[in-house]
Amino acid sequence: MINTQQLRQEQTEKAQQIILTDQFTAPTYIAGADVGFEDGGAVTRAAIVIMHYPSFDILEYQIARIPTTLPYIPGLLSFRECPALMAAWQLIKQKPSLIFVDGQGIAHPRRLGVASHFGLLVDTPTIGVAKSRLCGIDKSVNEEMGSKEPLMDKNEQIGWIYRSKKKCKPLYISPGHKVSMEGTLQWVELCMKGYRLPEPTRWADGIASNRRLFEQLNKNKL
DNA sequence: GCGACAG
DNA sequence: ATCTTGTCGC
Repeated sequence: MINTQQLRQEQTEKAQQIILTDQFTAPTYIAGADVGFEDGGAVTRAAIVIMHYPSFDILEYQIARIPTTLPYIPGLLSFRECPALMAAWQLIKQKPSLIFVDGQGIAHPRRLGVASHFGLLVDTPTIGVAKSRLCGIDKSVNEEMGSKEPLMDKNEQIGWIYRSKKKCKPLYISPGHKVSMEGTLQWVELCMKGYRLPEPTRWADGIASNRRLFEQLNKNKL
């Protein structure tokens, strides 16, 4: 039996520890982290990719597989994915100075999305890059690439709605841990290379999805 | 009470 | 998230 009440309470308390200031200098190594599932959801697979900035050369990537412990419950995603992310993190040899996590940062009902939660666990700056909205007012964004609107919730900014590419659904980015609201937008912009997703997230996404396409692309890039 | 709801 | 080929649109 899952005590969701208790988990929500735990998030509320941990959220108090999230730092929203840039506690790092220009990163040399940036990581992308994402999670996928196998066996109909029975196995959770986490992938972390380490890239050099600004060349975006892939230095290392690790994949961890562990049994899935919780079902997907909106708002409690971090409890489902962090165990696998931690497993992948322990396999990584080159620790990054900034991590792009697939999912929300503080743009969360209790201000502790998976990006914030994971950043807190590994004590590393993180940015949440989500492909859809969890909470906050879904304002429409200008069609032009690079356009953005503050993502507001309860009268405060919790992130940005960012048009990373024309004719594509906008991204919902938010500070995870130790990154400011401005730094969040800045780093995402610096990591864009013409695709909807910033490089770290794009590669972590491809590897976590286990696409042979990416496995092939890896050969060319490594 | 009703609708919304990261991956 | 995942099951999955071709296909319509820019």
